[in-house]
Amino acid sequence: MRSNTSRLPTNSWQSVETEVLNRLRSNYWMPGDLLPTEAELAAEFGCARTTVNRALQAIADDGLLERKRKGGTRVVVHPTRKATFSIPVIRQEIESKELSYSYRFLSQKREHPPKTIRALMNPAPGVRLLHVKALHLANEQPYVIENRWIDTTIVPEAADANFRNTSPNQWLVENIPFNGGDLAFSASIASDEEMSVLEIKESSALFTTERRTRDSGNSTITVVRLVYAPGYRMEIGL
Amino acid sequence: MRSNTSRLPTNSWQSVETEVLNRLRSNYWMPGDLLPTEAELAAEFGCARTTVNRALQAIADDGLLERKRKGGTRVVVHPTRKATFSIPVIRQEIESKELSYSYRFLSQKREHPPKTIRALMNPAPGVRLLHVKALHLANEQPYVIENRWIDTTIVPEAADANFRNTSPNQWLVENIPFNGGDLAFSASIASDEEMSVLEIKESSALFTTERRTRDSGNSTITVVRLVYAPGYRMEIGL
DNA sequence: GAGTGGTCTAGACCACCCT
DNA sequence: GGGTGGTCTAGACCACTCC
Repeated sequence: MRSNTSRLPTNSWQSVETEVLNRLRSNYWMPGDLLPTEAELAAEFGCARTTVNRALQAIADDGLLERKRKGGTRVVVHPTRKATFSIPVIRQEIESKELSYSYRFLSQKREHPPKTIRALMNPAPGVRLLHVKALHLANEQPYVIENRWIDTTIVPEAADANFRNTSPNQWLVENIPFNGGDLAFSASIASDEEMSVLEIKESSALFTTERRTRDSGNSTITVVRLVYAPGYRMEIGL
Repeated sequence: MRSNTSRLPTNSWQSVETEVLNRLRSNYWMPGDLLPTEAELAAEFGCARTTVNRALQAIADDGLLERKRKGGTRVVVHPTRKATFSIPVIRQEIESKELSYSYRFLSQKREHPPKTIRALMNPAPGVRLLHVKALHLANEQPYVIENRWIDTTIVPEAADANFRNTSPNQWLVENIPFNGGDLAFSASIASDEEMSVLEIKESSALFTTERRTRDSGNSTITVVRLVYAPGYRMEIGL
């Protein structure tokens, strides 16, 4: 019995994938080139067409190949790298850094939204939205301010929620089914209120995210602005 | 001949996916629950197990299901939303906003890297790295500063490249095969040099990205810091 | 019109991992 | 040990799109 330290199952979809990737890396197929058909590749690799299909689809999902029904498979010219990262649930993010998590409720009101929020959420005219401010802390140090608007005509349950002990972030994750939305990152100078809440003395650059969450009917459920304490870095693996 | 406006192919991969998603949304299967086996679902939906497999894998890739070889398929408790976005090639990013792109070369030197860069790139001791600074403009307005270090022991071709007319960003995209790395976002106060290059008068908060690119052997090819003009927002669809 | 990828099927074997 | 997902196969039909 011989020990196979690095036996490659010649016909797994992953092996096809890596072989194709190698050929792309080595410019065996140049950007813009047309690859052989799935059938041809299957013959060459000695596997079923389905297997080749799976491999090529994976690579295409990564944005390196472009496939069309009759046009065949083509090497993308400017391979725009795609990064996929998970939107952190704040508590988990803090605890994953081995820091202790705590939460401080700041305020909760029903308000007529300012113009900027109306533009983002497009609520029914005249309605008041739930406006919650809270602070998340790591090791008792201010970590991020959560500034959230919720449309209670769309999520009536939220009207009865009490955010003194549970953060809106947590509550929504647990109570609202997944859905679409969008996300934006930016940098802003700390306002006076932010400086006070985050306990910083000098004017600082703060990393800021704005996230809008929609329900399945494309109505905006909630908009949240997260303003992080100075020095925060959002890190993403590729 | 009848016109089928909305015929659903009862046994398509996608139809299984949406049905499962519906059941998740409606809490038919609760978080933590175990789903029926693929075989059972296949029987229920009247399709092959392969089809169910494909659907469940897609959902699991989205982070809503967890699958284990013997443990079955389970509904994830805290579905961490995954966002995938493409890392912009600067020129394309600007032109996609219907702005005119232009490029201004700032400097190009071989330098001993400072400690911060050494920590990120871990180059061979004592070597000098290629250090390039450049500015990308949109409609003749400063848009982003590119501040890049390249290890020419790993990418010898870069040593001969001339970045007066071609940005390093562009050059690398076209000449270096894709690979891994990491990415970080942060906010920083504009330095004097940045204020001058970006033509801003008052101290501002600047959105900053740092990206490290590795080759297949896990050596760091290049580190780039992009400092965007005030007001920049990086937007991501979910 | 015809070639290519997209997908479904039925069956099979395997790898993993819980009990 | 045995059940579950992971994957491969061979064949088939379909849908899209280029020519």
